[in-house]
Amino acid sequence: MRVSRAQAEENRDRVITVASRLFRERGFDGIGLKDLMKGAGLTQGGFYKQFQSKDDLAALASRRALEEATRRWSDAAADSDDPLGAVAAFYLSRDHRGEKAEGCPIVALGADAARQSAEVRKPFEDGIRAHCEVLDEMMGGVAAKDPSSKAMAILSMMVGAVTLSRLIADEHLSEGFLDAATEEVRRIAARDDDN
Amino acid sequence: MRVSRAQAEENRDRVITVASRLFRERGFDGIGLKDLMKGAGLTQGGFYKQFQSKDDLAALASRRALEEATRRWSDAAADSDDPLGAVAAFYLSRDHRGEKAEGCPIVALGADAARQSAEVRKPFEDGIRAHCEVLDEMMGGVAAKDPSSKAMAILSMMVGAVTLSRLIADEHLSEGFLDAATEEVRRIAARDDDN
DNA sequence: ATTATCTATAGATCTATAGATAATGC
DNA sequence: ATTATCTATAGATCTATAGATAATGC
Repeated sequence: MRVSRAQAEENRDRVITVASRLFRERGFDGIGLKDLMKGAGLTQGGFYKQFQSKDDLAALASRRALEEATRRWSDAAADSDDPLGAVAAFYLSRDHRGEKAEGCPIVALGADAARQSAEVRKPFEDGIRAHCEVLDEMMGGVAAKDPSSKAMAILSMMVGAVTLSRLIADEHLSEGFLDAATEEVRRIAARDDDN
Repeated sequence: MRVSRAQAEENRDRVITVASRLFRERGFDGIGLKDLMKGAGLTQGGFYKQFQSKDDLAALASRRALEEATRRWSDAAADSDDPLGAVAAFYLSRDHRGEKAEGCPIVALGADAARQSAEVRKPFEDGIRAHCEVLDEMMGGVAAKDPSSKAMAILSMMVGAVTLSRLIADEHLSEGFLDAATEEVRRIAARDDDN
């Protein structure tokens, strides 16, 4: 029954990764420890040897999801002549709208996370800052302590548009929100002013 | 124990109102039938004589919350020379950020609602359309079947900004999102073009 | 007689803990 | 000897139902 330390570490890591997907899919309250552990091929009993509490796992899984999401933005930007266009294209796509489990955790868990402990909210705050930094680098700003007003507006619109598009069954309207945001994001970024 | 029909109807109505507040505050999965009924001064046992299921109540409470939210927008717009400015001012305020239970249900329950049944999502879809209609009337558009691209972008940004501001503990950054959205909403509405 | 609400409960699930088991690591 | 994971369980909670109670409405 016992496994090697390396294997144990790998198991713990897999639980966090699985949790980051399952929480996004079903919400923090929508999945129990039994199913989270089962998703990683383990049983419920071992949980508390690896994690302090469900809240502890929620914080670790949130951090992982947000770091991965930030990396996706950086990667999309790095491979393109039009970095912001590339990020907007995948973020505001029908694929991303349909992909809760591996999509943006801010959209999948935003309302939920606002009700969680400070330990769970912190990774979201850090992730939001990191997303803004990627946006500001794209827009060629100088490194600043706080995100630019443009970056905050763009992130707000993108998060809002995907949130709304996921609530709407009418395909035409749902896509309308994604398209409207794509267009406005482009305009905001292109605008030549000082904020 | 039995009450008059008028009283029974009033009780049912109060359960829906209380639920619309408590679901926004704690999420659909964050509060049970016992506490929902207790919030209306009743006990759990009577629940199924008034509602088909918890999902049924969630749909009714969502509809009520979204209708009330739409009415708040209309009212704010009606009393002002600058209707959009008035709506943005209260929606993107610190008060609204702090007021989950009586604030916008799209922000409070957006991520949760996307996981619920079609019966619960429908009131959200209808409410989103209604919010856009209010925006389009403000911006002096002609009545159209679908919302304008501008209205969809503005609603997306407003919903996104409050969602993000609620996740952020740093007061300066949190307010930055509200202020950035206020400014961009004004710009989008003022822009003189054909969409 | 009907019925709105109550108390009580079934059966499932949830988080967390206790102690057994069997493999690792010294 | 230590320990990662297992089975088993405690105690709380969840949704939903059954049947009792007491007031309304005919």
